[in-house]
Amino acid sequence: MTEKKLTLRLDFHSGLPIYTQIVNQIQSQLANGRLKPGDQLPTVRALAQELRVNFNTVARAYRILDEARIISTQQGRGTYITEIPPPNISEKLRNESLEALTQRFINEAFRLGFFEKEISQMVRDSLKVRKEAQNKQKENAK
Amino acid sequence: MTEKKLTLRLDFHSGLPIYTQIVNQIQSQLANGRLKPGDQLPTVRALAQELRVNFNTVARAYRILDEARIISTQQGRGTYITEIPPPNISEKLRNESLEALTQRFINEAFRLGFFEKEISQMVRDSLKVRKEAQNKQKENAK
DNA sequence: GTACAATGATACAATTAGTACAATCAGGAT
DNA sequence: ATCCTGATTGTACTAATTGTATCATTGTAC
Repeated sequence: MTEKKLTLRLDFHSGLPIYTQIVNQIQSQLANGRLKPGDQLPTVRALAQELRVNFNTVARAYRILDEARIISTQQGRGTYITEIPPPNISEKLRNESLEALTQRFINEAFRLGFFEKEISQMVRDSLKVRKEAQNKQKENAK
Repeated sequence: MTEKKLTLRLDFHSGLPIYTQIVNQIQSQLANGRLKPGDQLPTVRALAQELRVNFNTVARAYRILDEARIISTQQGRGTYITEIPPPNISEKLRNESLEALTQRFINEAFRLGFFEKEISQMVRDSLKVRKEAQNKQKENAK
């Protein structure tokens, strides 16, 4: 029915545990609207098969999300996105989510052979460019 | 999966430490294409058994290669050749690749509702933590 | 014989997989 | 309706497989 395909892409060499990758990707799909409150997630077994992973690994990811009240897992029924979720996600969780995202980015950059200086410089530049673009938008809006 | 046989030939009388020989041979197999980025190496125990050597000796070799960013060892999962940009890609291309990665990261962070200050602060913190962890590793390695 | 580097032994931690179980629901038989 | 039965769901606990940390032993150079 309301079952989503939920196409996740795992990187088995990234250094991030699989269950963490699943948690992160579901969170971001919720953030960007690909998943909405009330949506049913695939069953632990279905998602596990699709990702070629043991279903307990998926169950672990679901448990973490459940404890964060982002999803609601119900034995014998299935797993659903919580109806009234992230507005009340705590500051701690919010911070952890950014931290995880940043870790992923930095690990990837190092894995690709970049150095600390290059990375921080590029982040500064990119943020600056983005900011300028926004300012320009505002000026035009006048 | 993509596990290679990785036939190494040790010389126990050469005077070169075993772990050094392992390091050298893996490096040269990477250089001549027998090993490619993304390949999974044998587990420390498997390779140790094959070479009739203690697995800590293999682990030591792996640690050296890991610190040199040639391989990536992941507790509970295995050891992989890191995916580095081909050495022949131009500086420009290299830069663009980091830029693209950074853009993705920043876009994602903004989508998740974080602000510029939070993002740059988190990047600084994460880089700092990583640096300190590495320094600690080096000290221990002495 | 002392010092130091190399190797080995042992115990540990993180991640993922295996197995058995419990809750829920759908369908039919009575 | 009520009860069974089987399928499907998530849960709990355990085992297996991985790399890590620490200290002991060995062997060689001085």
